[in-house]
Amino acid sequence: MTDNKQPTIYDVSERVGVSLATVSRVVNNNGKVKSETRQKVLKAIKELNYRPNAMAKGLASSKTTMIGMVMPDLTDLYYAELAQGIDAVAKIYKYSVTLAVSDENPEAEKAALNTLIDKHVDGMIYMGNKTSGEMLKLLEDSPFPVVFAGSVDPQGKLPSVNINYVKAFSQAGEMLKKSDLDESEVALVDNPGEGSLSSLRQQGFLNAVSGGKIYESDDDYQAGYNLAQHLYEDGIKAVIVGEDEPALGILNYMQDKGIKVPDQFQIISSNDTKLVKMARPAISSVTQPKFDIGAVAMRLLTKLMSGQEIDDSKVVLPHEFVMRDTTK
Amino acid sequence: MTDNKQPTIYDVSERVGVSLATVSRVVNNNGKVKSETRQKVLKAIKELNYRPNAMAKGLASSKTTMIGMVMPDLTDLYYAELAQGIDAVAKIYKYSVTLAVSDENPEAEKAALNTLIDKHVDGMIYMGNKTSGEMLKLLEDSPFPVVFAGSVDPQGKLPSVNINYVKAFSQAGEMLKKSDLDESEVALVDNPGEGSLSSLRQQGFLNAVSGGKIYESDDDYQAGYNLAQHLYEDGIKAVIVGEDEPALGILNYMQDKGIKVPDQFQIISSNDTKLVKMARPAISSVTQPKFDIGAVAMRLLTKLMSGQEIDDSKVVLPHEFVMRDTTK
DNA sequence: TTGTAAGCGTTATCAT
DNA sequence: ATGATAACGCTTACAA
Repeated sequence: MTDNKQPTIYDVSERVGVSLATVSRVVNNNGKVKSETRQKVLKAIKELNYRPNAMAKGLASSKTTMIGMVMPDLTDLYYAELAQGIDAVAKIYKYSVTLAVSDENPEAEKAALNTLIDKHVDGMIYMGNKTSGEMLKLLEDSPFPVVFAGSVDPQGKLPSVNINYVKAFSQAGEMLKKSDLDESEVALVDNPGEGSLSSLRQQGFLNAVSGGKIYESDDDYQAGYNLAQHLYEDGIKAVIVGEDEPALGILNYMQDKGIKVPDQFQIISSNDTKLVKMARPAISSVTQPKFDIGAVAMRLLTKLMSGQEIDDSKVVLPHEFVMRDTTK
Repeated sequence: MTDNKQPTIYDVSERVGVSLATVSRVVNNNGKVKSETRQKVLKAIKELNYRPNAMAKGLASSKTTMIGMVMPDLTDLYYAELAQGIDAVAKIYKYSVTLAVSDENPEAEKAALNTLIDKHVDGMIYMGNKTSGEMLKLLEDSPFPVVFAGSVDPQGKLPSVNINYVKAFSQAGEMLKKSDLDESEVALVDNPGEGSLSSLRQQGFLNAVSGGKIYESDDDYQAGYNLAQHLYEDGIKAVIVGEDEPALGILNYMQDKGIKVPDQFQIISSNDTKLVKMARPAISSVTQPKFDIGAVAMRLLTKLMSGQEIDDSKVVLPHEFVMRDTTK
């Protein structure tokens, strides 16, 4: 840690003998500057190791080249993979990203939004699927564009990037029905909450398995593990699970109890994170282009931030399935 | 997205009929203000919904209340858990965190540092264990304080928060020796690279198992899986692994090949992330207070940022062990 | 092509 | 206890 004061644009202009405006022009590559003076300025910049002060720039131009990224949980691999896509595209467009962990908690989300407003970020990517009505309203009224990534806006007003959850869960249901199970033996395990993601999943599931049961589970491993006993006792023979951690919990319960997977119990999960690939037996899953969801969302946001009009602001990316060893 | 211009401190002062200075005083709670006028100002602030512009504030005060967090990989649960601790303490002290994903890549790290310098963050937390000498130098010369979290500075100049890796790996070695293995049957699997974290681990391991072998493996699952075959062919019967993903890879290889764990092969991992708890058999591991490492690092940073002198800037937190089902 | 100067929204130093 | 006013470092009309 050293304390030499950074040189300013003024130092550069003085050294070269031109005005501030000229230096600004070459730094930002706009306006006409004679090639010769440009060279001189560039040289001075290098010599002084001048770097524009982002705050001053922001104040003057009201652009910060920062975006906010609200994320429910840093250790949720689904969101982490989305974030990788977001980060990659942000890098390309030179945006830096301010992280706001929300814990899916309405108060924390509001606080995060307020901070981002105060910091004058140019836009934000929102991830989360338990969005309160109040939050939704705040997001709509935000002073900068907001894009939902891997998260659905129940009112459909905000731009978003997702897969077709209804279709995915319907297909998953069909797959399970093939193995000669009674519909009452097939269940959907999903997280509770008002989030409409979960309602889309349910809708898709019931399209295919109208007589299927629906169980609620929190998003964590232990919740799945605990629920598994009830599942088994209720005579369920196959489940589609909305999140990978509870899917793993269910799998491990079955294994710990000596129940054979997939012979006696089948599982399809839906996020296809590292977790399900590393499980033994490896868990079958819907596959989502997670990196791309994040990347496309960020790309969309850059367009919005530059004031471009968007033709279709609800983008739906294709999903697939990988059947591994928890299905017959 | 709405576009009403935010009210400024000027609007507030005008409405109340006081000067800018007075408003600034009540907003920042410093300087003397008559209780009566303070109330009036507060009222106007509420009515106008005034919020200080962080950029202007930053420009004027040269404090941004932002910190940078450089992180090698968003999907590495070890760093994600450190980040949780960092984030939690940052929230308490009202810092917002700018995320910089480094991919353990020297160029990306340099770029990240430069961005953070341009943005004038007040400090930064650095995570990463393949830090180049050049980067180290840049970090030392940075205009703001830097704290290493779960990452060691080979030159020991920068503040850091860690566990005692030498001791931990030495103890792990002792534990494995107890089960009547020849030293040549015990190995350390660690990632390559100049990072000194890995050299501390090796040092600890060799303290306990002087005749032990050392294998190099990348940090990912597949690398561990691939290495496992060699391990087995070489007659290794027990390993200590530097990262959880390769540990899981090794475990799964053994399982896929019908090699009994822990009877024929024992594994101790070292980060104790979700991954190893969810594995079957659950993997024995060193346990690190990951959240606390992040939290303490951030707390240390706040002290540094406020100019406090630090008595001991190399903090070492206690580690333990959880012996689960991959050790006898 | 280049320069001048008025902001941008705060903080902070002096006065009063 | 409060007010003027000069920074902070840059962008951006408007002039020249």
